[in-house]
Amino acid sequence: MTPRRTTRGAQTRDAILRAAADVASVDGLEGLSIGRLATELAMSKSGLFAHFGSKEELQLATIEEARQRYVREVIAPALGWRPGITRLYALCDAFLSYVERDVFPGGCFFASAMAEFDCKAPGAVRDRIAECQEQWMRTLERAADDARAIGELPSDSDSRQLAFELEAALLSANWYFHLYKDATYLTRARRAVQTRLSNETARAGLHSLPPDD
Amino acid sequence: MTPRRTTRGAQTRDAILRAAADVASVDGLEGLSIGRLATELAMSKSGLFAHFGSKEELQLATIEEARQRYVREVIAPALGWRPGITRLYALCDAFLSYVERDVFPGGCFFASAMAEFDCKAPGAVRDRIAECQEQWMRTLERAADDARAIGELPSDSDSRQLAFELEAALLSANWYFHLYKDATYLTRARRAVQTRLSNETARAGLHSLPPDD
DNA sequence: CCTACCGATCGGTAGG
DNA sequence: CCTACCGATCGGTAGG
Repeated sequence: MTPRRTTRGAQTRDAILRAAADVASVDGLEGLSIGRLATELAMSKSGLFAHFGSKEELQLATIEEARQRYVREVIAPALGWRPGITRLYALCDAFLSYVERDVFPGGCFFASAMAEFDCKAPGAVRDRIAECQEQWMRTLERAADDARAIGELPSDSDSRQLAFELEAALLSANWYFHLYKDATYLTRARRAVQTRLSNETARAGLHSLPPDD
Repeated sequence: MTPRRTTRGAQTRDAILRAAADVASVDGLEGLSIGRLATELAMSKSGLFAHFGSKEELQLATIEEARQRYVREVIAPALGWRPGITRLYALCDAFLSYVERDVFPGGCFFASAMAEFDCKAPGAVRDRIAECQEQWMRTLERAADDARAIGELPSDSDSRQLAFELEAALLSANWYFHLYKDATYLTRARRAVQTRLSNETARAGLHSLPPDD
């Protein structure tokens, strides 16, 4: 018994989800239509539908596909850098590169999904989007914590506040880059990140570290 | 001939547009459905439709209604403050107050619309959204220019960069406040704005912000 | 402003 | 994986 790594069905499923994630980044997870996806993939609507059983399951599977793409294209590369301020900077840079490289045709999948669901009624899809976004924020926050632990940021540095401000610049770059088709906004975000991190590290240089922390 | 200020038809139209702007802030301008709006307003679909002639015209009229609400609730109050750094701060504060007061049930209408249309094909609706957003950014930018002109910001201060960074904090506060139903994010944005403006004024050894209001 | 209707598309099902 | 179909809803129209 030598089971195939990926059955034919699983390959089809993956192809569906790659297309679904691309479509949803532009038209939203609600705008995803099973009929349209089926046409795009040259298969029948019910054949596609059978892989998921409901639109909500398709949406959840699409989020998981997008999450894996995000880990591969943004988080994993940045984790190649040593922990601390270098990695924090690398995470921001990797995000902006991911936007610039058009990893999703509709810009950052999770930015779009957060904007689509932030005011929607609770449900499995909304909850999952909130979790993914929280996970990314925690990744930024942990990088800031590491930087503080090794003295690259002041001991009274607020990692959550810093993560919020960095993520704000990244998200805005995503919207404006696409709305105005102008890469200047990516540069503005890079400058914002650099200035913010420089200010934070400069505080460490000015104040000597307290005797105990 | 003493024409009524508002005919009955115009009143109906206004009621439609108020409801449309509320719905669109949650479900998007594409998610706006004429049938659903008609049901909500207890009128027939075709009766409502006759006011606009096409869905696109309804969308454009809805944007104009939202724009007027935004001017009334955010821009006008802030313009009550004297030009310069005070007004720049007031604009940011007015935006966060507008989000906190739930002026639209789906958070900032233009944030939602920008996120919905940033990667869509060009068209009248997308163009109008881009114009409105640009107008708001210019409002922030002009306030920064004024501040620089009267020596409240350094002469080499980059107003567009400053406006981008302030707007980034405001937009992110809007998303996170609604996604996590947590007013802490409004506080984070206020702190980000204060820190950013303080840093900018401090660069030239200028006085920091006026005493807390 | 209404009723009545159009073709297209939606998510989902039956049966194979 | 398919064809064939369901009821509901979409934007829009005819006619009044």
